[in-house]
Amino acid sequence: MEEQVEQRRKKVSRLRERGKNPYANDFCPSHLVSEIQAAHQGQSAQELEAVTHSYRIAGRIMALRSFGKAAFVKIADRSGLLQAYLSQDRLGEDYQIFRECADVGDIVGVEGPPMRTRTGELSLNASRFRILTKNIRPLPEKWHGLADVEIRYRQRYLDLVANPEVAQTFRMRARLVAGIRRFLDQRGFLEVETPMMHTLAGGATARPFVTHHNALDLDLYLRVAPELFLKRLLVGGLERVYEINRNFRNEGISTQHNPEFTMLEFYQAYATYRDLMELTEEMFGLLADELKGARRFLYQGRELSLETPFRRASVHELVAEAFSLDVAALDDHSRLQALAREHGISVDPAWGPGRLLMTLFEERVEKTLWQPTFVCDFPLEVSPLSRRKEERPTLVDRFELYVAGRELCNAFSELNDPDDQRARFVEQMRQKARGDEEAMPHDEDYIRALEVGMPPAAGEGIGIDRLVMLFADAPSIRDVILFPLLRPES
RNA sequence: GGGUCGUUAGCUCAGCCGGUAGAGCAGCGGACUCUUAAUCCGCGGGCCACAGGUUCGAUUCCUGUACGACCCA
Repeated sequence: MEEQVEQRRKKVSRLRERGKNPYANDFCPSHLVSEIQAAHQGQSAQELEAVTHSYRIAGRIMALRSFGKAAFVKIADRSGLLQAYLSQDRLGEDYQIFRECADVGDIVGVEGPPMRTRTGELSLNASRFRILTKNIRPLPEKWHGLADVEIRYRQRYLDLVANPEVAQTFRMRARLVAGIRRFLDQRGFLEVETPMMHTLAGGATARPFVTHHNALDLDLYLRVAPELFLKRLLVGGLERVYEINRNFRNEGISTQHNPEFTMLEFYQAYATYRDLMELTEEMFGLLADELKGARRFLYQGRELSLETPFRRASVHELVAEAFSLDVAALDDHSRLQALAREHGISVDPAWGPGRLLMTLFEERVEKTLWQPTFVCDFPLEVSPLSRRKEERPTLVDRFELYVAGRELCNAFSELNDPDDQRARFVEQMRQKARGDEEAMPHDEDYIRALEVGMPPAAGEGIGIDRLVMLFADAPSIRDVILFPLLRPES
């Protein structure tokens, strides 16, 4: 290690001695390598000999094969990989610099006309060669790439250099987010930004991170959800709003959880949760068309179909099915407790039937839902911000969409009755007092906003990281987050 | 939080029943003007994650710690 760095530092000095800046910034590439490839695709060696104009490309040397007085280097820029042929005849002094100072990993500039080698590979026949940025720390080896997951996450720059498919994943992520923005913008939604630092961590049942503002001497929470702010904007008349940004939840780390993650939340006035099912189907279908070119594709070796309509089923139906019970049995509190006990599922005796039901759902149903499924009609008990079902007020107009055994979306018709909302907050505070650290705080300003009048509306949250996982065929959320949270080294 | 597995050269990995460290690539020196993992000759490179224990002797066995992966809660 030290030895190799030393060798390369010597080359840095050698460059300086020869009057070359090892960290120059005065080379301007004229083309991306993909543009050169597109322009000369299919042209023969003879046809290329007639091409007199030169290209300038810049990028990192990914491979180097030297024959003494000539050499081939593979140069990678953001668009791809192109070979350059370097020969002493054509390059003169630049060739000496190359020979004495260049290594795999250096960022270089090459100028020259296109040619085809004897084996038919499109290359630049270099008339100039410069080292623009000297690499002094050797890159991972070229054909196994970088495999150590810990280094891949901690030193993502190495991962991106060594494993080209990683950049593809993040390009797809960017296209997905752009596609969502386009979809919502076209439908009259306004993109907004609401606070990340909250005095009350509301909008979701989750433990927050705490921080402190010195000048105000005020503890603040990193937001667990933007929900209550976005709905205040409905009160203000914006009617259709969305936000794509980070949420922070102080919980464990897993293949599906990163403490900071990206969420889309959108709210539409005069819509119900049923309208959002259709909107979601349409959005996912269009994203699949654009990103995968098909509505059916493989995720982790198993087919996933985003053909519409997605399956719809109520929590009660699914739980009853999983435990081979009659739906009616699920309203019996003691029956639910017994069921949990029988199946070795630990529950808190203080929990009501709704919470018990959802625990049974999480334990036995969630991971079985591979194809997209709208799970509908949640218990009111676990839905402090959702509108009651008119015909059955212990349930709410809410769904979660499950895909590949994971929760991807959560949506509901919004509760806009301020008195009901106040009662729900009071209940949440009761649970908090009993030790439930995830319970939602009472937000009196939000009540005040509802008293001004929030139009009837529906809202939805979509976990962007998890959605990217599906389209990128990634098994872990860390594969779709550039810098996932890890414990510090040493 | 619990369980399982992993950590050996810059990278990817071997290393058997405990006897003091290996390969390929990368690096260095040399040959080579059309290679595709170029080839050929030669050379250097190790706190075997860390700390203890057992042993005449530990990369190897045991315990603990750190970090990571996967599974479970």
